Amino acid sequence: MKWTELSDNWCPVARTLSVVGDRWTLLILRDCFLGLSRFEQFIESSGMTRHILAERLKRLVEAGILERRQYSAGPKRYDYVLTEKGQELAPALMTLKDWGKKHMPVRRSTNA
Amino acid sequence: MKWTELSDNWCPVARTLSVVGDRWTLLILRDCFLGLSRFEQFIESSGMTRHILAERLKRLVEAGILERRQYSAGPKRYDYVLTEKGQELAPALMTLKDWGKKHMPVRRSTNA
DNA sequence: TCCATAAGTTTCATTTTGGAACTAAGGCAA
DNA sequence: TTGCCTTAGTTCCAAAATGAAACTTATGGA
Repeated sequence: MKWTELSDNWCPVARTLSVVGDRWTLLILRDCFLGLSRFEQFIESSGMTRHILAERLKRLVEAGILERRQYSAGPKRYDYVLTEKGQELAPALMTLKDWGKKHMPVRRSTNA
Repeated sequence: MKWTELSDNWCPVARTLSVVGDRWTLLILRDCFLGLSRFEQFIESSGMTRHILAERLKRLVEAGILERRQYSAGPKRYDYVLTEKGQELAPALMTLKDWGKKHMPVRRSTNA
């Protein structure tokens, strides 16, 4: 079975994961909750490649979790902000944060 | 940057995702919370391939989230149960479930 | 003897990721 | 008006992960 077929699964957890359950996606949302909104900011903060970031942002917009917003009219530029639907993923990020703090101690400092 | 390098990230969300943030892993844990524990059960319930399941189970055991337990001495057989550490992922699964119920309506019935 | 169970492994084609360079559309300064 | 800067992407290609299906190992039972 392919991962993408999960969007029609009977289980709400599976359906959720079909949108945010692949590599990097939840990390982008973490950045959004930290106040970041621009392409270059996501790149710097998360360490993912531009390639993947562009693809993930497209999917998150299609899923109605982020909104693509023009923030500059001169050289047309766009950033990404959480929709209401996206905001409501906050509790999920919080639980993952709490678990990480408790069960995943830092082994070496990377300062980034 | 590679996904696996996230285990040393400053952010606890990122560190958590380095263990449970790839395809299928959280779905295995969902099954555990539903009371499943055997290889064939996970296969049937989740729809993932044996290949991937075997690899994920190995990683979850190494991470201390599941415990591999011999349940039959005749033909030696093993199953997998949540450790205390694994149990504590319950809140994360719950938040993902709640979000899915609210924001990911089922589009067609698959009965599985 | 032969089939069934159940936890894996192996093989190979397809898809996704990672890394790096490249493009587009202006802005700005000399 | 030339040329470099910024910023959001796209393109290319090699490497790694995934998907599908067959195969293995060890035993129990008809």
